[in-house]
Amino acid sequence: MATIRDIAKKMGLSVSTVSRALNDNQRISIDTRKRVKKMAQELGYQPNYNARNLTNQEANAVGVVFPVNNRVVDNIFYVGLLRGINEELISKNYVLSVAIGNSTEQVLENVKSMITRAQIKRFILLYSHINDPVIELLRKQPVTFVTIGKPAAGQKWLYVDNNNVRAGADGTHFLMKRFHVSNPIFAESPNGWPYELDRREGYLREMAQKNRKPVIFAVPDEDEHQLDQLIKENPQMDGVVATDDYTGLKIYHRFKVLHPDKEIEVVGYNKSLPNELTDQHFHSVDLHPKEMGQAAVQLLFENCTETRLKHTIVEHSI
Amino acid sequence: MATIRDIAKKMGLSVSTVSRALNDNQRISIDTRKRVKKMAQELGYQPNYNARNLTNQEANAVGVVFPVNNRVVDNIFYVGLLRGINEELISKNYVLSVAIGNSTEQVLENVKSMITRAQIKRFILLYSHINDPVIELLRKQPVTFVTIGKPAAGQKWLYVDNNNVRAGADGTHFLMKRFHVSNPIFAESPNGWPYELDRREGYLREMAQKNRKPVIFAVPDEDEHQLDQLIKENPQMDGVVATDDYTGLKIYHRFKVLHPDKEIEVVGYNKSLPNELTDQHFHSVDLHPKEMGQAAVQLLFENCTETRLKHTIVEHSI
DNA sequence: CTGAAAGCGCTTACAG
DNA sequence: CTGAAAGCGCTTACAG
Repeated sequence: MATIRDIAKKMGLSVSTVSRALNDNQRISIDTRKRVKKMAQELGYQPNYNARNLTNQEANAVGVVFPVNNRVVDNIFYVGLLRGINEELISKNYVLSVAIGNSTEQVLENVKSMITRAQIKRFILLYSHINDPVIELLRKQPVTFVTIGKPAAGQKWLYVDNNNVRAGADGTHFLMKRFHVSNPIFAESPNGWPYELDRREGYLREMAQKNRKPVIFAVPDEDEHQLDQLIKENPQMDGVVATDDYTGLKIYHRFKVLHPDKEIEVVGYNKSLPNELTDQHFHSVDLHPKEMGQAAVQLLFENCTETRLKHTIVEHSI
Repeated sequence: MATIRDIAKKMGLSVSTVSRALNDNQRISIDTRKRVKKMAQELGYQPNYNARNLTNQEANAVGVVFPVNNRVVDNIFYVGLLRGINEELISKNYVLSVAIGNSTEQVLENVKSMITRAQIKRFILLYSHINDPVIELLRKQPVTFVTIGKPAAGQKWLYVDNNNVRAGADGTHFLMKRFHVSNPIFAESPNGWPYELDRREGYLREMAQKNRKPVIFAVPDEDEHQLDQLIKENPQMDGVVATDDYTGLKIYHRFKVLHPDKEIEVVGYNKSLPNELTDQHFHSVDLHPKEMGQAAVQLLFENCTETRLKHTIVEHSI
């Protein structure tokens, strides 16, 4: 592999000049810069990241942290985020390092090692939980981090999120406007995730504005019977806004079994189902994970002042 | 951060001795090794990976390459693999670097940069396609790589895979033995993926052995009508072996709509569906992605002779 | 069993 | 506008 020393020798320049030229240092004449770069190209020069990182006392890597426990459904979202993150990192000549484990301790050790041994100074967390030990750690260290999902009330750090209230309202509006649904119900998990609360709020607002009576289904994980009961108790329902695609699909199927000849329109979130499992009555709000990943990287590299912590809201679409 | 120089000073030893002691070099007395390690602990010494990598001319990182295009269903599998890979890497003090992109060129550039700039010498590919440019590249470079999935006939390299023929047979056997299914059909996608062919072969063998007439469904992506037709033409079917969970679930639902009061047992592969979408008649063969990831790392670090390329078969379970 | 020294390939303060 | 030199924190061949 050619090094800057090789370029220097070949051109009768010093190593320092070559280094500066390649880094576009103003102090080197434009002409020299051009010539050096051309020669670098010719020799197939590739910078040695390890050497650079050693001198810089900082790795050209972003640590991407996965949550310890996640629902199967979320994995699709994570891979979308990875795509966006890496696309943005490539153009910055940065590398994507993953921290993933089966216990909090494991992930915590992983992240610590990234900070102290690998000298990584920038992190993206694919989640945003309250009282998360990784977040606690990162706040104390001289590093920058961005979470996917907003912090709990009272907490403050860089994050990327969707506008879930609006996503809830838009999903509801979509069913009413496009498919003339009159009585959409709102279905959520029993877990009360922050994004669910927001989407529910959006649904409630939209229903209030249209003078319709809202109905909330808390869909149990296992108990099919209870779900059937809910469906039977609400003969008026002709649409479903579900906090995620899985919940939506589940209701859709039970509804079809109970009312084989009634039509119903469903909208879920995340585009997490393959075509094989859906049809033209099933819709999904795209939260654009790739764009969220890209936004996270951009946020991570903006040198924001500590006083005004920023965030980015990524648009959704149906 | 404490360095080996700090340890050396503090103990009145040379830097070389400390370095050797920490690396458990035989030439250093056991006593000195112990004392050095203790001091390292006390000072909170953490090795600087960048320095080490620079001297070693090799990064302590494994490049994990995602396929460019993948089905939504596969993402779940990938995250499982990542979990296994990283678990194994942590114990080796190695780091997981991801290459993921939206075009072959992008991924190829990413991998090239990992080799030449980051000096990564070990790779795991989460796929095994024929004529893949990344694989072509890696074969020419002085690096080691392992693929998830066996290479096409005639090709040879390190890989981890399941025994899909047996997985096909086992799935079939499972339905017949445990649920007294008499006429399971086999459902596959129109794509003819290698693992599908293997699972089908396993199904066929099992059916032949039990003297039953096999039936193959090629399930179209979109055309629900055609699927209904297939179900109607086979009134004898009381079980489904599906090459993946999605295909299985799709048939399950259509069957339920067409025959609301008939029972049917389904087995798919990959455990890619959340509990919310399945019930006690739906089963799935676990291919143990985490174990596959671990096996891949182990293979990657075995210094196998070039003449006898190895592979690992990970057991499945139902 | 231990040490002095060179070197890995960069960046950058200092000097001119 | 350019260069000589120091230094980042390790490992290892060479010497004793």
